[in-house]
Amino acid sequence: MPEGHTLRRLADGISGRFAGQTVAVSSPQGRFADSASVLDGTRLIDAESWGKHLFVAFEGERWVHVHLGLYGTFELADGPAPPPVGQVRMRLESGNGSARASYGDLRGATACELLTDGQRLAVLDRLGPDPLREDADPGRAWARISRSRAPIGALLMDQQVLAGVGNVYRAEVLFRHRMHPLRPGNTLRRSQFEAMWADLVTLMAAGVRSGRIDTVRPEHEPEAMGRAPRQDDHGGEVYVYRRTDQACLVCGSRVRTDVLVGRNLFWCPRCQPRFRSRAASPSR
DNA sequence: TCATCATGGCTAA
DNA sequence: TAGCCCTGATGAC
Repeated sequence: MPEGHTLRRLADGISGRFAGQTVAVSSPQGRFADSASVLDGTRLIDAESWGKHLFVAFEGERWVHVHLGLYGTFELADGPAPPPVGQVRMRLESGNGSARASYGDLRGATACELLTDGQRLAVLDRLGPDPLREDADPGRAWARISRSRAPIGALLMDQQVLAGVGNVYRAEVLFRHRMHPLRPGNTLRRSQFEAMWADLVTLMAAGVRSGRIDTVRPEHEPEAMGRAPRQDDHGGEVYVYRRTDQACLVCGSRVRTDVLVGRNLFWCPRCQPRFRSRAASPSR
């Protein structure tokens, strides 16, 4: 269930279990079999994430590039690997069945492919800055946003503009900054973008630590408001994401939803008022 | 038990 | 814009 924080956790989990070790690589499902046989028995160097992309480095300048897509999973666990269940595209195993063994099973991924250094760089070339990376340059994202008439709600999801933000962080960061999702990128002030970027850095880093997406401020947490905690598949406390028709935690208005470039969008009509440019007619 | 939907994104058309 | 990847949670029967 992947936004950028999920991929960072995976990269850290893979590095922690396998970095520096000789690993068994297989493809019980078969679709990665040829590449797996090339990597099998070689040394895994480490793993890193950039946005929603995961790169696992092996000796010999080989990279496994993984993109989980909408419903891919990469399950990491300690102990000897059990018989594979379901369609396991790629399995990593270390420790050869010993007490210190670990394994990882990849299922349902959009991408699982073996890349050279150059091919990896070509993937990175298409990605904007990732708020979770210390080497990120938010100025690159601002250059795109400030020149675009596309809605900020679409730009935040565009991985070429900003890498790692998905539908949840998109909805939540717009709410926290009281910004309507359809506001054109080129009407934002730089200070507004910089505040949202800084917020994403903080929120996503918290997501890496906790493994879930929590975006509500302390005064809006369930205990503070005397309300039931959220119970669904990702479990985090949020303001608007998938809260259609429920009361806004801040103003009580009904949360609205719509579809923008094929994805569900959520916002509070009162907390995130429609942007009116100075050129707009006062009659509408 | 079955149908639907989802925190993505590529590709063909 | 639709299909696809082919998982897994959820809710309707």
